[in-house]
Amino acid sequence: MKRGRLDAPDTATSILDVAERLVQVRGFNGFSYANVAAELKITTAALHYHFAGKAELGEALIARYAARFAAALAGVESQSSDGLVRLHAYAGLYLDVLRERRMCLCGIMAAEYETLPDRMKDAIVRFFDDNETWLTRVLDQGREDGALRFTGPPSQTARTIVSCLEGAMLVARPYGDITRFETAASQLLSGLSSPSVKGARPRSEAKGVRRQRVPS
Amino acid sequence: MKRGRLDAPDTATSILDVAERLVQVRGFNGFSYANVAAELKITTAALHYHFAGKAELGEALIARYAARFAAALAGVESQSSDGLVRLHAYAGLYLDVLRERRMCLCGIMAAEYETLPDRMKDAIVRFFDDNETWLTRVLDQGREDGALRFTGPPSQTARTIVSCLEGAMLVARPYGDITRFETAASQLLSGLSSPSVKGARPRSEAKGVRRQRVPS
DNA sequence: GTCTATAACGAGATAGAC
DNA sequence: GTCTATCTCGTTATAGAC
Repeated sequence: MKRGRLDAPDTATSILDVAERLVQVRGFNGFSYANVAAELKITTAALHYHFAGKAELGEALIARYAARFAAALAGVESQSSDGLVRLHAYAGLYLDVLRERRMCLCGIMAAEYETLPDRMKDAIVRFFDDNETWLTRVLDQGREDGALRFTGPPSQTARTIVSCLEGAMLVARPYGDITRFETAASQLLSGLSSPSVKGARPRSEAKGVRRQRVPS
Repeated sequence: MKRGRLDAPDTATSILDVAERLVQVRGFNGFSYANVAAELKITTAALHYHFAGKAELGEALIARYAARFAAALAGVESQSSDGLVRLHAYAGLYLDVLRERRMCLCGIMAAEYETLPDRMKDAIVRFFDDNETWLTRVLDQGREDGALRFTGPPSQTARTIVSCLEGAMLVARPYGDITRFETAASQLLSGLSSPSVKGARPRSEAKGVRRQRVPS
């Protein structure tokens, strides 16, 4: 996104890259313009040229993250029509983030929600809404297909999936142990697998889940 | 705790009360000594008398929160020997926190983990460890009793429960909607109920769960 | 676009009087 | 125990030169 020839990233993109990582690791209230500027070896004044204030930078971060996530969801959908495979691929998106020792950008901001500017608040809720909308569709179709089994409205299960995956990331990070996330995700999704509910694989990767990489 | 006659709270306790709420709503990096002092109408210098620095205050907050939680767990265990009832009561502890529009103290600090002093980091991991230890015992016994059904090691399911409940709180708060938490918790626990796995109640409160109140 | 310089503020902390 | 006064530092932000 926004590259000159030879793939040299422009300044605005570099700023977003650095700020994104800082937020995902330290939180929105845990980083400063000075941190970003130091890493890029520019001044904070230059930062203000590209992003008027921290609020604007935050909005841009969420917008880019949400767009990238949406693209990844489309990719997941295009790679398999099997509901369970899609759900595992969805969990894989979270896992890819966790592998870089990061929290979901919107998950960590959800923790700081009360301290955020209004426009960032709105954008975060929209992110979760979009995820749940996508999941709802996948769940609904998966149950129609007979690939998934669950009771109640798909939107409700969608919310549960988002909540559990965000929580699994949140708790896994202090332990520095991604297997914590993996087992929680497997256990969660195994409860949705179709044919056998009782014999559903509680651990192990299950199936041949082609994980989808979030485009950087 | 730590009261004079007539139940007048001493200063240290009042500080902890105010700081606790501020952290649970705004995060550890989202509040300041000035915020606490203003609310108590004392100066920050007085705060420093009781708690040398923000790190020490943070440690005290976690210690008190963890102790209170441990007491609540003992209470849950004493009120029912049924595994499923105990698990619902456990989820009820989280719900009580969420009702006050707060996040779990250690959950919100988990999000800010990388920015915290080492001793706070350790205390947070210990909190999760203690919760998982307790849950592991309840799960193990519940399965022995035939009250619970799940596959794999109880410790793994314990981790999943903690993760999902923390995540359900995290996501429910931006929506200001506790039913989001309730449905996620119900769905999670219904998958552990013993006799019918397929007909397990997906919504509704299920059973007569006497919720356990965390002593203030 | 990026810099220097600086303003304006808030946060965490300490000394010493009362 | 609590205060006033003060200090130092970091953070966000702006003006204006290059």
